[in-house]
Amino acid sequence: MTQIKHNQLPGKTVERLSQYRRILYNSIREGKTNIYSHELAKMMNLTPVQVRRDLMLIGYSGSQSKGYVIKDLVDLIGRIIDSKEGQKIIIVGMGNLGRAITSYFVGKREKLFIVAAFDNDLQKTDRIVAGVPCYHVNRLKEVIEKESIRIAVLTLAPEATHEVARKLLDAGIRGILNYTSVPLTVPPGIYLEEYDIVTSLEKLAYLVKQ
Amino acid sequence: MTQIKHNQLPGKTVERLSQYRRILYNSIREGKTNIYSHELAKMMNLTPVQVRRDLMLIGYSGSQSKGYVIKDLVDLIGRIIDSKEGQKIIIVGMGNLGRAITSYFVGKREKLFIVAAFDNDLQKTDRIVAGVPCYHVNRLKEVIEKESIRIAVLTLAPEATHEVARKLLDAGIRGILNYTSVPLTVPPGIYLEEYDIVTSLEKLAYLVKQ
DNA sequence: GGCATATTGTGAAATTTGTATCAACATAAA
DNA sequence: TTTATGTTGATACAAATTTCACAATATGCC
Ligand SMILES: NC(=O)c1ccc[n+]([C@@H]2O[C@H](COP(=O)([O-])OP(=O)(O)OC[C@H]3O[C@@H](n4cnc5c(N)ncnc54)[C@H](O)[C@@H]3O)[C@@H](O)[C@H]2O)c1
Ligand SMILES: NC(=O)c1ccc[n+]([C@@H]2O[C@H](COP(=O)([O-])OP(=O)(O)OC[C@H]3O[C@@H](n4cnc5c(N)ncnc54)[C@H](O)[C@@H]3O)[C@@H](O)[C@H]2O)c1
Repeated sequence: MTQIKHNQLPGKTVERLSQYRRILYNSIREGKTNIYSHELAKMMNLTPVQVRRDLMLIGYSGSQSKGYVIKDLVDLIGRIIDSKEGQKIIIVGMGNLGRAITSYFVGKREKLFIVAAFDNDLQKTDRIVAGVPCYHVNRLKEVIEKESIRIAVLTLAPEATHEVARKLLDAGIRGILNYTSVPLTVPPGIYLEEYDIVTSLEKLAYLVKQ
Repeated sequence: MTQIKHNQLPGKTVERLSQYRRILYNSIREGKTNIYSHELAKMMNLTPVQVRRDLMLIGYSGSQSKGYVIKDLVDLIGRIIDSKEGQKIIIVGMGNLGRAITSYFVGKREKLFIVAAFDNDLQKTDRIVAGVPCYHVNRLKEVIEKESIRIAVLTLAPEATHEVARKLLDAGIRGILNYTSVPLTVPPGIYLEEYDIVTSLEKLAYLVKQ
């Protein structure tokens, strides 16, 4: 009778749920129907306890004999992470990284759609790039509002980052994934994820050095 | 008299040190010589206390009147993160992502060098790609050993991930940055960082949905 | 000088995140 | 039926990380 309460899941748990699902998709493809916490844990470099704890938080129960039913678990994770209608995403900056991400991502998830890209280079605008229509940045607000887009990925030249971020928020974007080397600050209620490969490499270099 | 002990810095602190330095480079470029904890904090979406705590951990002291001396701080972070001789890095998989990362990274840091890339596509091997020599993967061990390389970035097609990872470890790689969608497991003493854009986007989608 | 203000450095508390342990239960074999 | 084995779910515990609170101190202004 445990109530499913996924209102305030820990951030780390949300990330792991996404990764559980990625692995479970593969398991389904291999014909598996059930999985034990220790199997999932091994594939993710975690302890079985942590897996069970995450699943407990989302209110999913397995059986002692068969473990977890993969299909049900995938569905539940979907109900927690995905929104029913799906979420639309835009890419801003269709250079090397923007194109790599777009072509990698397209069709990857049922409920996440990259619906448009933007650039200020006329060579790239008003055509299909990496499978997605690419508009001129001065049409950001127009497209975002018309399509009710709430998530944006920033892969543009660093100089314009702040200005573009401001315009995105103004147009109604609620979540930003920032890959530029310029850190952003966003008001409360807006979600921001940042990632820089240099940080990852410097961390590795520090660890390896020890 | 506080002893500088940067033997076992928290992982999160190491990441932030890298980011502090990135910001401080910009501040230097803008002509700033000193900075207060609250200024640095604002630029990184942190609290001033956290900044001071991190700097305390690396044994750096500022002054109440002028804050921190940017140049000194950058130098100290360098002494902690960088190794004196520098670290060599290889890229395995010179597709869209591999090339984007390589051309972005080359020349970015004084003490980190992407010295080689590898692929199994004969169209890409035995030539310079994105400014770096690209070899056939069957020469991994040879090059890694000859050049004493300890860090590898994985941007190859997912199928070959496990096999390549095994070969990397066999050849002496100590740190892996894995961008493929296949999670890895590594033995103790080997450092692993993984990143997947899908996880970041799904986390954002979850947050935005709330 | 004396006072108001601003900043750093840090012990201690709070929070977040991960781990160990174990009762309860299901299964299969003796 | 009884026992051995293995798994889940949950509570208690531990570790990592962040935040609070405030002493100490430098500066500028009256
Ligand atoms: N986070 C990471 O790990 C990582 C890795 C590589 C690159 N990067 C960053 O990602 C960004 C893009 O890198 P890249 O290698 O693709 O560079 P790139 O030069 O290939 O692409 C930049 C693109 O942005 C476009 N652009 C410039 N100004 C714009 C504006 N005002 N509005 C819209 N588009 C604009 C350019 O026309 C170009 O197409 C850079 O900021 C770079 O620092 C991050
Ligand atoms: N982490 C992320 O955010 C992210 C984003 C995009 C792509 N990816 C992943 O990165 C990888 C590369 O993506 P991409 O878009 O560049 O794909 P891509 O197809 O453009 O590049 C893959 C490259 O790997 C090479 N390759 C294949 N087998 C190899 C082997 N055994 N040894 C060496 N090289 C080999 C191919 O020749 C090709 O050049 C994929 O695994 C993809 O899933 C991750």
